[in-house]
Amino acid sequence: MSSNALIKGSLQTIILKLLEENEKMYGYEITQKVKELTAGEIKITEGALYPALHKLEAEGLLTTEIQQVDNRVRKYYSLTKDGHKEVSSKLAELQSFVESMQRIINPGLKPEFSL
Amino acid sequence: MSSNALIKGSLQTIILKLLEENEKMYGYEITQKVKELTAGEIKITEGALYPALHKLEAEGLLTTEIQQVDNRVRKYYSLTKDGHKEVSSKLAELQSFVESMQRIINPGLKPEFSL
DNA sequence: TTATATACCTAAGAAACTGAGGTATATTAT
DNA sequence: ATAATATACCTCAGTTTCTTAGGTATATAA
Repeated sequence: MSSNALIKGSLQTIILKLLEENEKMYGYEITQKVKELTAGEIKITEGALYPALHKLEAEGLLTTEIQQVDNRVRKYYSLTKDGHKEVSSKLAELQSFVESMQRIINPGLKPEFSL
Repeated sequence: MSSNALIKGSLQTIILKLLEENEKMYGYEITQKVKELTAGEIKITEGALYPALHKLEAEGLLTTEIQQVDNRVRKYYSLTKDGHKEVSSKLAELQSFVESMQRIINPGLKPEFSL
């Protein structure tokens, strides 16, 4: 899976946001959810996703829980307390970034119409 | 200068868009313009900017023109014909990406309110 | 039985940064 | 005078984050 060159750096934010809404998710589920939400526009590669999940876990933002489903192993991820805090912070950062990009890309835009 | 981890991949788009509006600009001017437009939110590092400009020039999207101003050298960049075409393409890509991010981050948002 | 879907993972290489450094002139502050 | 800041270009080592391609394994559909 692959798609947009702009995702760089926002994958963590995507993961955290989805986990804030869904309580717990496993890796494969995240790739499918993103594909579904974006109508196939953003496709997260597994080579990007799994290292990102492992990193977030190592940073103490996520915890894991393994489940057996039909003889297949699923590794569920969920937010820790620190993880919950980080979501707001990352979302604010993204919001701020998008607004800044708006000012560059669409200089005539009125503030009340900005994101 | 430094700031946001999300700029990755959008620096080229920023450069191309600014040059579409300003006919010709030099490197330092671009860093100042971005800082001004984003109220200091996005600060482009020179270590990122100059290699990006050189790459865009190597790809034939920009041309350069050197000027002397008060014994100081300025290297002005402007869009080539290919560069002009690439702006629309990059902007469309960015727009599409931002919309996709909206659907992930703000799942309840109505389509008519999306970016 | 072969391909696709589900489900995890790693690892080499590429790409785009950061951060720190270098060179040089002009201006402003001490 | 001199030091610091602003202007103006640049490079390069190292880091992060991705892509691409592989590997393992089970379940299901063709």
